[in-house]
Parts: sequence; structure tokens; C-alpha cells
Amino acid sequence: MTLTIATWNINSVRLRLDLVLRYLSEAAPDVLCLQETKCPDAEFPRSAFVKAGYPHILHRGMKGYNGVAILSRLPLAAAENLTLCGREDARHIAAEVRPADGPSLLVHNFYVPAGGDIPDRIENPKFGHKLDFLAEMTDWAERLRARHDRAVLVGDLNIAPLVHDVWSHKALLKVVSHTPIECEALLHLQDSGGWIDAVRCLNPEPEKVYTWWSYRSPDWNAADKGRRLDHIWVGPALKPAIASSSILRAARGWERPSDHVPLAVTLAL
DNA sequence: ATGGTGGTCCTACCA
Repeated sequence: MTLTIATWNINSVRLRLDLVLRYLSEAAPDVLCLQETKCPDAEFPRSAFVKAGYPHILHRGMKGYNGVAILSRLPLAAAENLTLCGREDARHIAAEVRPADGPSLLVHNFYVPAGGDIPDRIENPKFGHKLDFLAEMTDWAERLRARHDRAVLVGDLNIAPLVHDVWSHKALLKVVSHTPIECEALLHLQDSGGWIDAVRCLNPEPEKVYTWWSYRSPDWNAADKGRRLDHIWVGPALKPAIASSSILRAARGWERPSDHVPLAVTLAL
């Protein structure tokens, strides 16, 4: 059997409900993880996804900011959600995915803090929060590794760690999302947890790979000043199962788009 | 070197 897991920072699930439904219809992933749903749990547009063939839904939202969700065609069982940096700010949700045949998978969906504009934790507490969040994720990943390697970690990690994850490595060295301290922290998290970067396994450097283009670029497609902020990682036991990946760049050109596009990895289990 | 756009929810904050 194959299992396709997708992730997308949707920047308001209510405003862009039609875009999510279009993606589900066209790409038909088995599981879709969303970030920045910006939707309180009581108002999550659950029935639209049920009608679209995704009846298994978990969400963790709040008013105005953040928010994560998992939509699935396969049965889900809620797993423990993390409270990082002591904040109940809806930046992580986890689920066990239970295929009809075969063992289950643990899916962790993260929305890492963006970190503000100034890459200095003294001048900018948001940057400190981002680094602290990554440090707590690293501790968590080390503990998880010991007991569960059939795991997948996806989400908007808000860091483009490799040279060809950005349009210009040199121009972005002091720009939050590509500073050396963040890139090192993300790669340390990856290494500590034993995670495999599935998208880079299939599209190795020096190929340019982007999942985000700023709203502030008037001609995003021609300028192509993208960054790879969104990621799909798998635990070591799943590495041999990595089969294919897709990044739907076209979604950046849809009407009223998110600034992120959906990406997906198919596992042959 | 600077400012550029978009979402939420009412005034500024976040990305």
C-alpha cells in the first residue's frame, strides 16, 4: 500500500476553504496537515471536509493566530499534543494514522514560530521564542526516538536550512529563516531525532526547492525569490518507504492564495 | 537601502 502525507500553511482555513477543497480533490492525499488555520475549534469547517471524503479530523485552534489541524481519509487516533515554551498557542498536533492493513504511523504537525524580523534574542524576544521552541522540540525528538521510529514530522518549520533552500544564500544570511543559528538549530533537531528529510532525499541539493513566496513580491513567479520553509521528515524505519514527492507551486498562483504551497510525500509501505 | 502585501478583528499585531 501507499500513503501520501501532505502539509500546507493555509493562512486562514475559513478564508481559503475552497482552496483546501480544490487541493484535496486534485491531489487526493491520504492525510493533510494544515498550519495557521486561525480558527477557534468551535468554528472549524469540519462538515465541508467530511463531505470531501476526509471524515477523520483533529484540530487545535485559537482566535486570530496560529492553529493546526489534521484531515484524513484513514482513521485517526488523537495523540498527545505538546505545549512548547509553556504556551497553549496551538502550534502542534499529533495523531496516530491507522491504515486498514498494516501498522499505524504517528504524524506530528508543527507550526514553528516565525521569529520576527531581527535575528537577536535580546533585541527581539520573538527570535528567542523561536530558538527556545526549537530547543524544546530537540529534547522531545530525542525522547521520541527511543520509543517510536514509525513517525512523520511535518509542518511550517519557518526555517530554510540548506544553501539551495533559498533564492540567494548570501543575501539571506541575516534574514530570519536562514540565519546560521536557526539553520544549525534545525539541522541539530533533525539529527538528534534521527529524522530523514524526505523532500531532500528525492530532490537533493543543488536543486532549488521552495515552498513559500512572500506576499510582498509583486511578481513572485518571475522574481522567484522563494524559500523552503515547509518540511516533511520521516523516522529511520520509514526511510526505505520514501517513494515520491510533490510541491504544488501552481497553488501560489490560485486566486487569493496562501503565501505557502502544499507539499506531499508518498510512502510505499 | 527601503518598503513592499495579506489576515484577523478594530487597533494593532502577526506573518
